[in-house]
Amino acid sequence: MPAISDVARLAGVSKATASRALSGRGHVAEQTRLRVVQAASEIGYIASPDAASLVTGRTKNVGVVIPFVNSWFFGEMLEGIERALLGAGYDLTLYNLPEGGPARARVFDFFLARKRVDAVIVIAVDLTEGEVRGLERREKPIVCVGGSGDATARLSIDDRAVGLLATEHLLHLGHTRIAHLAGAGAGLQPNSMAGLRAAGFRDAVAAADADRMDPAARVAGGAPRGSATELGPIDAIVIETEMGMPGGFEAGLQLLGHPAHRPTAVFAATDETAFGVIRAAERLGLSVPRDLSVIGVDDHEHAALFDLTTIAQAPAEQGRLAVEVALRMLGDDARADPLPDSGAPLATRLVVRGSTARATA
Amino acid sequence: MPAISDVARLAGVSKATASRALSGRGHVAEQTRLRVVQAASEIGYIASPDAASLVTGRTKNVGVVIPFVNSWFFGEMLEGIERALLGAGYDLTLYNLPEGGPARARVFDFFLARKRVDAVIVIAVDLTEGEVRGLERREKPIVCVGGSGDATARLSIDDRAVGLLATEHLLHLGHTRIAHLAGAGAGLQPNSMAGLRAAGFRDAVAAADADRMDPAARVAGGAPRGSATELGPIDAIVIETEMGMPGGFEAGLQLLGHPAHRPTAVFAATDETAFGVIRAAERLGLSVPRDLSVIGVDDHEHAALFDLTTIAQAPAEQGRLAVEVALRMLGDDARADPLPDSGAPLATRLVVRGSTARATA
DNA sequence: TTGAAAGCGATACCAC
DNA sequence: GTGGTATCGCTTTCAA
Repeated sequence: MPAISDVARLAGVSKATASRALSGRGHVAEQTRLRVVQAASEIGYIASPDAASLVTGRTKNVGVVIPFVNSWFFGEMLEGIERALLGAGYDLTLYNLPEGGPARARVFDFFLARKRVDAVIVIAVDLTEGEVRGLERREKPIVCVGGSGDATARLSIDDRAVGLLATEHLLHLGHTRIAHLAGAGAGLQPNSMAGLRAAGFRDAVAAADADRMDPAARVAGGAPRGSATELGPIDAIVIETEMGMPGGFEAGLQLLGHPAHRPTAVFAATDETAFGVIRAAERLGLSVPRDLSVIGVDDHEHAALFDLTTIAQAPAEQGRLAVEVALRMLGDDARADPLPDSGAPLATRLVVRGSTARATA
Repeated sequence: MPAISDVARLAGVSKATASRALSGRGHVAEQTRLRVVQAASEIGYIASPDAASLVTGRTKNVGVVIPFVNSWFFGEMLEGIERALLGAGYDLTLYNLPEGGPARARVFDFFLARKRVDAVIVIAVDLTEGEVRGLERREKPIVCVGGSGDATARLSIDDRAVGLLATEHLLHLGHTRIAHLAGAGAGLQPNSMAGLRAAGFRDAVAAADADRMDPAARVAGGAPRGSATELGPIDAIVIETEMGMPGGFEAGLQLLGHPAHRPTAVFAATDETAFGVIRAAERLGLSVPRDLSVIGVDDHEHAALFDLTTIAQAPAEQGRLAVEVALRMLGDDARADPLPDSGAPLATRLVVRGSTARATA
């Protein structure tokens, strides 16, 4: 395996010059540069990243911590990250974090603590204070995407706004008996994705209730409301379930099983949940959107197939953005792009398809 | 950031001894070993993998080349690989290969050619001869999972047998009008996954045809058959489509749209394709399995939800196995396990659920 | 069993 | 511009 000294010898220059010529750092006469490059390709020289890292302290490698890979959303985001990293000449080292067991500690205390990655991108994982400190002590920039907790840089959509928007869409269509299929844990963790989307749902319902009241009373003190799942004039209910298709299916069967209390519209916390609901509705002989309107979140690759109205987010693009921020924190960014509005939530947009329709009188 | 010299000084030994004590290589008095370990943890010492790699030539890092991440199957396999690698103290560097453009060459000629990975696991990618040679020249073991082409080690299910088994299941249930939703390219690439499963389908149909003939004629020359899509007594048809849910849906609508030629059973090349078919059937008012039996391949996480009969394979387990083989090729395997039957196909099994039933007379 | 010293393969500082 | 040289942090002979 050829080393830089071989290149240097062949080109008739010193190692130092060869290094400069190949790395582009420092000035080298164009003529010698050509000779060196020529010599390098002649013997198939490729610099050893280890040796370079050792002296520069940079590895050109970014660690990515992610809870799952086997779902469309995370997979898509991972692809976005990978593409961006590869394009910038960086490697991506994957840490697929299992459920917080001893393996998690090992990842943070050993794998990420070593000098093998320049920065860490953390997807949908709530870092403990200790984990953050550990990385900061080693001066590794952290970019979080989704999740909560206070870390350095965080990219996130506004989940509360998403819940609000989705619910408003249903309300605007005239639905007054609506349900929200929230993610498991929405109640216990108000700041989780599930909790925030559910909060947005409740906000929208409360606002609608207020609109239905005497404007005077509205000014006086907002909408009176009952329990968290009974919000006055609008018949709203929140059901927690796993946010996958099976979760949506089961919750859907349960929710739609009794004709008496059946809602006319459902806001599912994710598209996959929505797919499950749609299947449940079909199974029960209900027609979407005639008997039931359904809206989800994500704009999953199969959303079009289910003709699902949804709040779109672009995971791959979010991944790309995370890389951009990370590289910028490393001061490695050659591009002159302005900073993305730091702290501003990531873009989402309502995509109206055929699964939502006006409430029938 | 503490270096090994700091540990050595604190423990009152030389760098050499400290290294031996911490790495476990070479003999060190138990007492001094304890002192060193103690000193190391005291100052939070973690060895620099770069420095170690530089001298040992080993990186404790494996590269994984994979075409997609955003699908359940590949994601699951990636998780299996990651878990196994992490457990063995290895890092996983991900190369999400895009569609064979210039990026592909860059991955093989630059990223993988450097001394950054000890071995490469290649998922469902057909390596060119040049790519294989390039890695071999650098003495990097290659383990392929799925895909075709001749590489060093290859783990793969027997796709032809899978096609055979799935089709036989339908035939045994008495179906005589059956269709195969093959993956795109099945016809053009007979050795691809799609091509092999389709071949298995044809084999099963041919065998069934033979059984329906006079035994004498059968000995004489096998089943006479028409075109590739018209296989005699058994009414069999092969349709190529994208192997996802949308592909299955579209093909399903087309296939099941005309009541006259409607098959009573479908063998879908993958579970996702099968999901699409099931939805198409439901959309057309057909009941599964009463009007249509459907069988898929994979045992996708949603297969149970669709009550889908399928040929199960275990991608995560396959990933784990790939790692085992790779580490063994690196001579790094501490376990005394016997070699897995080298070259033997990976396990698959028929999982019968409710989507397949006897053909109605 | 332990220590001294020679690299591994690059970069970067400092003269020239 | 270019060439020596120290250096990054570790492992590994070779002696003691």
